[in-house]
Amino acid sequence: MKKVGKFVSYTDQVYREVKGAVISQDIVPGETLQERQIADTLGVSRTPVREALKRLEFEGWVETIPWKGVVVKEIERQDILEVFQCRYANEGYVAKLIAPTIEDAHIQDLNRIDQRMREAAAVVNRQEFINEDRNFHMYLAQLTNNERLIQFLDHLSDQLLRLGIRAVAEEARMDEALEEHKAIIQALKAKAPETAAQAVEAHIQNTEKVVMNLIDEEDWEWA
Amino acid sequence: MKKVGKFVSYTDQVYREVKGAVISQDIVPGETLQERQIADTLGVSRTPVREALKRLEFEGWVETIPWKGVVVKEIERQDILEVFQCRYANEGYVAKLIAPTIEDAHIQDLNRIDQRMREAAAVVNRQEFINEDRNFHMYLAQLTNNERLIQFLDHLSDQLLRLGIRAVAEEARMDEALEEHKAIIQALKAKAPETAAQAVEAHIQNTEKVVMNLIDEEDWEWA
DNA sequence: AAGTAACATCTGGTATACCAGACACCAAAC
DNA sequence: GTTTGGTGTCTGGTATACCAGATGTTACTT
Repeated sequence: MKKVGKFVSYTDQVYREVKGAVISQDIVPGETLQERQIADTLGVSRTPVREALKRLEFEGWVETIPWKGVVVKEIERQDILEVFQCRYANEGYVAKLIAPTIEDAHIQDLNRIDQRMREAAAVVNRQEFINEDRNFHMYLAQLTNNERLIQFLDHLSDQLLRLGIRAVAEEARMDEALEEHKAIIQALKAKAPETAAQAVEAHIQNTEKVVMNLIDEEDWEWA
Repeated sequence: MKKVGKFVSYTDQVYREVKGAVISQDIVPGETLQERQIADTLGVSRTPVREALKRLEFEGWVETIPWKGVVVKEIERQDILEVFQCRYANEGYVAKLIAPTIEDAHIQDLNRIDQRMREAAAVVNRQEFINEDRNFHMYLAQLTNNERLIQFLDHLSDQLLRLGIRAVAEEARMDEALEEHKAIIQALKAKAPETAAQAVEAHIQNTEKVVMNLIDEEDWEWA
């Protein structure tokens, strides 16, 4: 968002602060936020707080309930399903789109990300694994040069962050995911659009299964 | 956006006003808007204007250039390509998703929209034709019950509105589009996911071709 | 005449004051 | 004890004042 030089507006700071708190579950769904309260806590006026909250509302993180306050939206089973549906539709297409024109340098970049993920898996660093996984998927998206697509997928990924490291709770899943990524890279290297798309779709579907199982097993009290 | 009863905030009014002006080309790309100027014109203070502009910026309609003002974003060839790519990926998936569980009532609704489009085509009412075309596509999207998908496609459609009625400048295209819609409806009625998806994808690809040809033929001076 | 420095005046960013709607609570009436 | 009505105090919505950065112009210096 608009910055001149090193200038970062209070609005952006508040935005990141609150969004981070929502993602990391510091603010629990159902909890109500108030402009004045946040403004006092962060030591700024209501204006930047107000703008940050508006943006968060637009992005679907919070919901304004008139005369009550801003409440963090619950994350429900349906939300996860929606996100995975969207990812399925778009990331498969991404693979189809970029396969024909992918370059060696891109494959090398992907392998580098893959390598870092393997290292993270080796020491069971789930957070790092997840971060690099996101990099992997977003790297593919960026190769389309389609800003709208990139932004959409980025936003979808953001929402999954609230699931935390649950998606790779089992170490075995990390190895599976790595194999699936390998298949994707190979299909891309072979410049095979359909194969690549199928590999991506399978990968996402598998991830979805793991996540949904976890949700259904846990006492999923966020919903 | 948040309304209590019949209350509509100034922010919303300004938002619709400006967005409408952009879509209908009353405000031409490159033109700079200023908070104070709009506020004076519409007789409200800067605050609601500011919030409306922020939202428009977030949605990609305008761009803030520091110390200059807010300028309406140009619509370029690349933008159209991006929108059609996104529609291709998502609407095909929509068809695949809804085909298995579509009900007779839905088919009837689609036929009703189709009927209205035929009437519009008969009297060469391009505006009406386009409106109903949008209804057709959004109706399909809504059957997925995937709010994120629906919102994304809605936003994409919005952006195409700036093309105006160019997409159906030739009457022949209207008939083609109607045939393609018919194919979609039939595939859905047969509950054939793959066929339906292909029909939708073909339809979008054809529309894209027509639009792109028009853009390349015209002296496309917006870009 | 050319260059430069000061300033007037744009911009958006922020802080603050005030308003009306909504609601909770308590007191008074029955 | 129950109901009802008024009031205090929440909320977000809006208007306004002020600030700092950026810029373009003007006036003065050389």
